[in-house]
Amino acid sequence: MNYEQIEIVIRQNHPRIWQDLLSLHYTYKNQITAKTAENCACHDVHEVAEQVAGWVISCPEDVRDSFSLMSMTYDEIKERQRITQTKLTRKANLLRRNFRRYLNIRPDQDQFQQQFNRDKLESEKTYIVRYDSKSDNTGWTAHDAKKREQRKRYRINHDIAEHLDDFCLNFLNYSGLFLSLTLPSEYHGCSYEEAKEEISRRWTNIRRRLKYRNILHLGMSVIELQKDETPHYHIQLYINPSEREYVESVILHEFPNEQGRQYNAIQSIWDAINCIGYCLKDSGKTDNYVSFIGLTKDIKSRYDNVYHNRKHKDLSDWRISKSRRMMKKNQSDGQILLMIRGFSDDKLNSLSSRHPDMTYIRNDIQRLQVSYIHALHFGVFNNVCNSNEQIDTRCHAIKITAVFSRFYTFVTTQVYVYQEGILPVCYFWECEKSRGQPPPSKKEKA
DNA sequence: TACCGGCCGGTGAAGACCTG
DNA sequence: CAGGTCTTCACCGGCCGGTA
Repeated sequence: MNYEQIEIVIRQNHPRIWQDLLSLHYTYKNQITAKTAENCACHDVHEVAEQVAGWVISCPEDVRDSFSLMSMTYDEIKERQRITQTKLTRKANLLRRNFRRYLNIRPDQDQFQQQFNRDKLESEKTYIVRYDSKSDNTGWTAHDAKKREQRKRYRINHDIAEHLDDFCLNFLNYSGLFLSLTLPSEYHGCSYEEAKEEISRRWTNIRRRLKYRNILHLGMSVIELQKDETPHYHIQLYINPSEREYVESVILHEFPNEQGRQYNAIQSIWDAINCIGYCLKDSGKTDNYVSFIGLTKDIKSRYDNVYHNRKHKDLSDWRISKSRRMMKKNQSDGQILLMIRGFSDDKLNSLSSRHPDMTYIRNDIQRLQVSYIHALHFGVFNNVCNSNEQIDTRCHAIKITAVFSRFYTFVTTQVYVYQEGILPVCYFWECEKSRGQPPPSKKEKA
């Protein structure tokens, strides 16, 4: 059944609604009709018309008022934007999303939206920012630029997530949880904003309660849309194993609907790389938000700036160049996060400064790692293993080798990359890179 | 008093659009 | 092969009031 069949009835019985519906695109009108006929399982024209009218009345005001905006094609909307100097694309997309949610149709069934997206893509692909030198029709397009930006963002997220994983497992000895949090089914028919607000409120409450108890938790959270465009969370959370029970109880308290499928909702992380990849697979789409838990708010730009050797607020040039060299090795290394002061918890950040706060440091291995950071950063081993001896000495002093012989062989090769003057006596090491000015290049003159 | 949680303002991130 | 501007969104921390 399609709209034309019932239009006459609606026009006669509900002229007001008929007028409202005038501006709605015909594919939508047909979809409303088809959906309604299917739901009430009848083929009587009058009956269906009444149902459709009822549905329109039950629609929230803002959706009903925006039928015309929803129904504009991409070209029309561009024209409108040009005239009114406002940005409407996103607004229209959001309206259509809510409309789909009320009507309970999937985005891939929404032909109008699909066409809109295709038009937009086409427009981006044909806008050439810079032409090829050889040909007139090809070049660097707006679409290429957008893709590139997305790849860059993906890379940053992925790198930070790997470093964070390394830090939590190997430095803090925390264990990883993988959470998938969904809303109960009654939220699948409300507006997108409502669902979003609800799920984010619950998650905020969880974090606040953990914070209130001073439970350090780090990780990455990703908001994704389900098939029916209800948001849900994928979260990698790293916590102290001894607090796991409490954390789980808090989570289940906020998301009681996950009680039944508890073993799906909360899993241990075995393969972090896979897990990160899974979380980030859709990160290019709109309304996918990736954020890091327990890291500074500006961690993304911080990381990017350091990676490209640019200044960033409180980071000294020294720190930046050191961290950058660590990043260039392309392996997950949680100490990078310490070096760029990337944690929102100052106690962790202070580990890379001269007077570290040892709150989270429990064993000698961790103290050793802090020493190692100091060796990289200041060229000094602080003897944090045995504070009675109070030896802060430059690395190249020979007595260090004696005092720290327990682990010295372990770090020597690493230290040498940045530090001169280590005596090779008795210890195995090799020179990976020599410091020095590169020879002047000749081609500069030409 | 211990513990929550709603509200709000500031701020960084992301989206949208434009331009040779 | 970018880069600028403007707008909107999400999030965090702090304030504060409610409740056992």
